[in-house]
Amino acid sequence: MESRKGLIRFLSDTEEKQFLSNISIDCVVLGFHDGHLKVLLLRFTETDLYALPGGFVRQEESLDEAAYRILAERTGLQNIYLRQFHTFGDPARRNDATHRQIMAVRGLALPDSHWLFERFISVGYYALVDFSEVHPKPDDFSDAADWYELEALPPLVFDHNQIVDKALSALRLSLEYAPVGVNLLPEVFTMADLQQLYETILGTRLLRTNFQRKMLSLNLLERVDKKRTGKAHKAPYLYRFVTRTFPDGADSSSGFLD
Amino acid sequence: MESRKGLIRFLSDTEEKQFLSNISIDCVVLGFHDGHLKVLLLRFTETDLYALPGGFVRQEESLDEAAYRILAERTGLQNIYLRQFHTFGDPARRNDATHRQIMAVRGLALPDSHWLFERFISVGYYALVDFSEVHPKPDDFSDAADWYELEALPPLVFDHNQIVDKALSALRLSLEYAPVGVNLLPEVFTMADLQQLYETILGTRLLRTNFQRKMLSLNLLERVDKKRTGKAHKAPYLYRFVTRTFPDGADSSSGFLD
DNA sequence: TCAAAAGTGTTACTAATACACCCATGT
DNA sequence: ACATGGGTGTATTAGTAACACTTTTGA
Repeated sequence: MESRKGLIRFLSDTEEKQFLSNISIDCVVLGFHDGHLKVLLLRFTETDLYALPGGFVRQEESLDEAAYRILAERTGLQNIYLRQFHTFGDPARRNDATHRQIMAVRGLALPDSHWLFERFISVGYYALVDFSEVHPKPDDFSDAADWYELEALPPLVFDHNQIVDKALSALRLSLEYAPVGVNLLPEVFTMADLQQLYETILGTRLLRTNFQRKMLSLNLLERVDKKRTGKAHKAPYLYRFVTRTFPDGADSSSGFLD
Repeated sequence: MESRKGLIRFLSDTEEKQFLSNISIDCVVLGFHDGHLKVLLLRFTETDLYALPGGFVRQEESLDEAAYRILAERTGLQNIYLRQFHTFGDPARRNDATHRQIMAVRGLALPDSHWLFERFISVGYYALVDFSEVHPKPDDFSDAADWYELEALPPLVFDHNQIVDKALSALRLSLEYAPVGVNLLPEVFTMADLQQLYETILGTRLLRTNFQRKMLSLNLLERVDKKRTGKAHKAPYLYRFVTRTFPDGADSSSGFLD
């Protein structure tokens, strides 16, 4: 979308309806860095309003396709593990003042009847990304796309803080039966990295020695090589997931349980 | 809704919009009887079209409220354990021919532009009910509301068979950390009843003796009294769940994990 | 008193936990 | 050589699985 012109076209409701009414998608993009889970937030241009990257569903695309497109359009991220986790439908979850503020900054005064002020149901997706590989870029609505620590998020617009909470719950649950590390860690990593990730997601401490055995017993990891860290101790092995699962385009119908 | 007149009002789109656009709700109502999981299906009047009880979301109600209202309106069921499990958004999930057939029977020829022929996202809820206590009644769209065995469902309209499959998956998962028996069994039941329920949901056989110990060790069950069955064997104890959990109105924000 | 189903006990095995010990490396 | 963190071994405990045994009931 090329800046202001694109913005206006996006918002027009005189031309043929391009989006489904009353439905939005919000993505909780999670990364892992420095022992912390991070969430990707957009800041709306010239405001102090932070939001999850979200958007609307085109007439011809599925929810999953929409989620991928929205994430790409709004952050530049592509080929990412995305999973639908919950749909948020509180009638009071949005407030118009926020939208007006966002638009006012761009010099756009929308009429009260504009579709943007209707009620929206939002389908929540969470995304897991390799923090080190990803370089989000803000779109025309935003002047910043940055990572924030999950434990210390700023207040977000609408019910986005709740959406993040729910996403984390879903992630914790999935940790029990899916190798989420594949998506949150670089191609190769140390056992300590993996353990730190698990501890962060679960919010508990784990015993180093037993964690190692447990992980290796799952036959998901393959030992690669020794790392020379230049640190004054034994260099750890590097590992890689053997099942390069969830490459992309994971249809939600092949969800958790199938 | 009182028969044809209500039907016409329901379908009118000239008066102020009563429902959110492009959004529907479908409920997979599960009961347990005779060692089988049953699904409640509606048959549309004078057709052989079977469907899950579903409907649309009013402007002012939340998704959860809508699900409860829809279930009550379409089947008479109230005060039921309902849980959102997935949102279905394939653009091809509906087909208009089905809708036209349903309407044609009632002598209603809707214009192509009617909102019923737009694309719909459907939020799936599953409900767990005590089969013995529940007496579903069909509404004005349907001439039958009956139970069908989960393993032998007739072909359903749209993607409703897939919705049922996904509901079952979600139920299986929840069995691991929630006492779903509370909702699917009568107030009191025998250990054999409970075991049969678990075996049916999980699709596996369990060892009677170990199942009993496991269940009792969870401290969820309270022994009530002996049943005099008149059978030629020891009468089983009756049990009751001590935590009468999930009475009703369970907000989805207090979902699985909170 | 016998068959059928409910309930308890016992043992073997497997997995989770906790911690002791050994290994490699750069200062 | 030793401090530091990585990796393995092992004892203890808890949990599962399998099956033998006892109890209650009506025919």
